[in-house]
Amino acid sequence: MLDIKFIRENLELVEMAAAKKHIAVDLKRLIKLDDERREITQRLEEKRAEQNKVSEQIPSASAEEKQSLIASMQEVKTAVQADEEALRPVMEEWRTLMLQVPQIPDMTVPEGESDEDNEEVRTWGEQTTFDFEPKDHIELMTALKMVDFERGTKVHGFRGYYLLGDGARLTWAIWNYANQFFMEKGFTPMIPPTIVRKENFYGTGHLPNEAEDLYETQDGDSLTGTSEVSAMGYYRDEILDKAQLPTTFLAFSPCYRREAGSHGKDTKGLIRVHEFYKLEQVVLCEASHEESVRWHEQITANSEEFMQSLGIPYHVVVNCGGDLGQGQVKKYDIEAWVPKEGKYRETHSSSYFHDFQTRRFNIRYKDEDGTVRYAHSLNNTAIAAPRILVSLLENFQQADGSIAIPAPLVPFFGKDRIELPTR
RNA sequence: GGAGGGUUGGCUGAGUGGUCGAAAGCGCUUCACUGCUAACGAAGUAUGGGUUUAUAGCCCAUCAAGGGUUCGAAUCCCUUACCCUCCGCCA
Repeated sequence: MLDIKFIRENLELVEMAAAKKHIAVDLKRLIKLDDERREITQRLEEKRAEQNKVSEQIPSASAEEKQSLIASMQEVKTAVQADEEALRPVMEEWRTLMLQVPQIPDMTVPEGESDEDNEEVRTWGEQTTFDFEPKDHIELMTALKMVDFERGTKVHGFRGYYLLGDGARLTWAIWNYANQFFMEKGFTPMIPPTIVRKENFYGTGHLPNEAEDLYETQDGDSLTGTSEVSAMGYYRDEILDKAQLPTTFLAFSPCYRREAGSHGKDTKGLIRVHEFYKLEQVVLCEASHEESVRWHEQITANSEEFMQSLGIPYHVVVNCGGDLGQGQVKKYDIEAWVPKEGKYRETHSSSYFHDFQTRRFNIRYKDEDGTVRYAHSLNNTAIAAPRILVSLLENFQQADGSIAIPAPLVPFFGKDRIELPTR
């Protein structure tokens, strides 16, 4: 959500932002509606002032005066009601349009339509080479009895899976390692709800435009596709002390995504599934662009450091305008090397929003001088599983079909190699 | 799932149709006082919007949220959310 005053004063900038993000929003219409809103509101407030003034006189007026005052106020009331009626449809459309207005992307965001146009900013590690024919994660995991896709689809349906044996154990090891790693960085661990009210999705910016991707309950709530939604909702409608900032959560939750519109993509394996688990870095910081940028680089670096500790080759891309979410100012994706596919696949997504989300959530803080400001918000994946298994297993596979476990995971996993179980 | 009772400012809590944006107390801020601290005393202490050079005034809104009744609603009615008590069910 942008401030309507800002939109009015920077209309060209907002138009450019929408164009860069390839988002269609009728800003002319919004301004026209806002003119109407202001005009009606002003009229309405004058009448209400009149009502309030006379209402103060009525109790002390004589019986005769009282009658005439009440009679005149009946007319004012009718006029007030007429204005209220007129305002209602204006506000409804005004709100709808306001929810469509995108956040202004940063100057450094490249032009482009889709993820095809994202630009590589750096790479880490060598693209893994093998002196044997490597297998993909599906073959590897199936052979090592780490996963069962057939029974997954039998029980869940399309994109269903079971993690089994070392597949489940390795996933737990990754969570536990990630927990330790990020807690050492000062993040507060959080296990948030995943069945949440719709307003939280409006808050993060997932609604109104991503409704198709949400699972709904029969009570009108939705399942979160990322713990960002419930972690951000935590401080909704609150005014924090500045001393509470920055607030950094490491939120762990299952994530539910309908993947509507991507039925043909990644139909096999663990890249794209309807439910998975993710540890997410969520940050609220003070309202300064510099702070936002500093934290953005920091939470990106955190995840890179984590990937480096695992030894997984990756690169970082800066997302182009067309691949940015409505509320995002700038976004980096970390993409891990997947040898069998011969390309990098997204494992992390790191973005900042300025006050786009906190305006919608009404999350503010009190500055030293008493000024109340909207905080800034950011988030980045810490680690998503089982997706991370794809690159992890494919990169560390051995000629004999076993998997070498990266050293930092060994204490959590309990052994340094995955081999075919004897039973 | 059934029955009943609640939701008021940072907190406790008064207020059942009219000078109520809201008593009182606590907390907090400032001032005064005191050798220092405490106590006592004085003043102040919400958020959003409009107007404005203005963090001065003035105006509008907000007593869980939304709608309604009324000239007028914290107060009456309806709906929703949440909290509490009892019964039922339950990991």
